[in-house]
Amino acid sequence: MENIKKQAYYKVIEYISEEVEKGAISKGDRVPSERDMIEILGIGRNSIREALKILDILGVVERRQGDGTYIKESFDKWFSKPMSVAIMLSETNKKEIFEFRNMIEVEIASLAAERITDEEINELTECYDEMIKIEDQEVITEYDLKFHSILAKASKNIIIINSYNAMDYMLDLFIYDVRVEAFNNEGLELAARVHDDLYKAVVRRDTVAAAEAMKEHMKVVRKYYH
Amino acid sequence: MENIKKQAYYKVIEYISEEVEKGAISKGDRVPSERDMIEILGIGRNSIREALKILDILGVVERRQGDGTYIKESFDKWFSKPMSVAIMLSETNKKEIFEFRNMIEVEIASLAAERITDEEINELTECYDEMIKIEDQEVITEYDLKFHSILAKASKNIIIINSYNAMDYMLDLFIYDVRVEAFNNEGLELAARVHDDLYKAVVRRDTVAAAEAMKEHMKVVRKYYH
DNA sequence: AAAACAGGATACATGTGAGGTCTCGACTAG
DNA sequence: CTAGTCGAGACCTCACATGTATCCTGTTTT
Repeated sequence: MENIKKQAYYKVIEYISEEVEKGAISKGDRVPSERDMIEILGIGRNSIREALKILDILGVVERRQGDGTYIKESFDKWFSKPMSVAIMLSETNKKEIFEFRNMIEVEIASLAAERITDEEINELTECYDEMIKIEDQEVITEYDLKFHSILAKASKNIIIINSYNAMDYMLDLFIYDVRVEAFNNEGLELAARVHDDLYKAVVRRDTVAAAEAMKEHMKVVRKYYH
Repeated sequence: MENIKKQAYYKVIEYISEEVEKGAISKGDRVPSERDMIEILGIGRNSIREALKILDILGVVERRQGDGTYIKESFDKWFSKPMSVAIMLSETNKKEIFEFRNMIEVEIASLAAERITDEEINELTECYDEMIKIEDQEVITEYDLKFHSILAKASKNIIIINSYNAMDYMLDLFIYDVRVEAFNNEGLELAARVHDDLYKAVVRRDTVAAAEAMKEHMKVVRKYYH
């Protein structure tokens, strides 16, 4: 911990977090350009770029070539890119990802049932009602994703939300087709079958039933993570 | 996902992961110097440095000025630093961390009971036997940590191990004194009380009982995450 | 005389800075 | 609506600073 404070790039991280804390920069705002920061911080552009790259990877800022560097609006995708790098460098397999997903989703179901707001219930209901009517495989996959995403948000635990998003990102990177494959094999009514009990349990705020329903859901999709 | 593959630094990550996969570079080995990689990969040194900096932050490599860049021995602390940055930038509280810990630990108990090797059982037994004899609060905290760490390893799921380590890192950074406080209030026999059933269940490879025992354990320590 | 040690020169690694070209995107003048 | 301009990040090259390991050499020790 001591050593990193001496490094040049750390000045940039310090500078940005201070400005955010002071309120001088808010979410969505643009930070000074790399060339401006040379003047402000008195360090070379390489070091600035290294720091910004790290903040980019961590999901703190977003860099757009030809435009600028912006503070991210949402702080719920911290682990996604680090995790993708991690996955690349290890021998992680689908089974491990499924175990992780199973753990996260069951906890999310329970927490969501406890903490979901009326607004979120409406959102969930709308999503569910649409989903079970859809006949297009592409679209139903999106709604499936959205359904789970709403639940994740409803858990109100930022660490768990981050973990969920990271897991989702992994799926997208390496085995994004699990959902497609599942709908292919079992038909589109699969969506209703696996989400019905879950939806009802969450809406009536029954944490135990929600967790159980999610476990059942995971059992059904388990075979597609082989 | 598309965007990151285009970026120059990605080539370095790809290169290193390939070399590791081929066995050309192993854990503890030195990777080619930055200047050598210029030749090998045909990209500028800045981009190489950005990539290495990221791998450094993620805990994949270790860089030593004047010496070189080495692959880290252990690949199980990917999320620790990213997570610590995340925690600092958000309003994460102890309750959220506890919920996360609870989720991870229960899953670990179950998986560990299923997959623990004879060697790991010996390690766990040694740790447990020592722990319940210790009368020094400092030392017992270490053994407590070690006990949980062995279980985490025994889960054999690299994503979950990483999550566990990240959680542990958070505790160490921000609320490391939960264990100290618990032993202070409840005495050192707390260690035996909360780990006894857990230990026995894991040793006889009873996944359900192990998970239940861990839930009980978490109930006991819950009050120290307030 | 041979072995062991100390110290310095050196080669090479990362750390940092300066400045350039290229490409992309937003903005604006027409 | 469109073309041109401007400023941003992406990337590269070169130069120098700084830290570390290693080897060479001279000296000391056995």
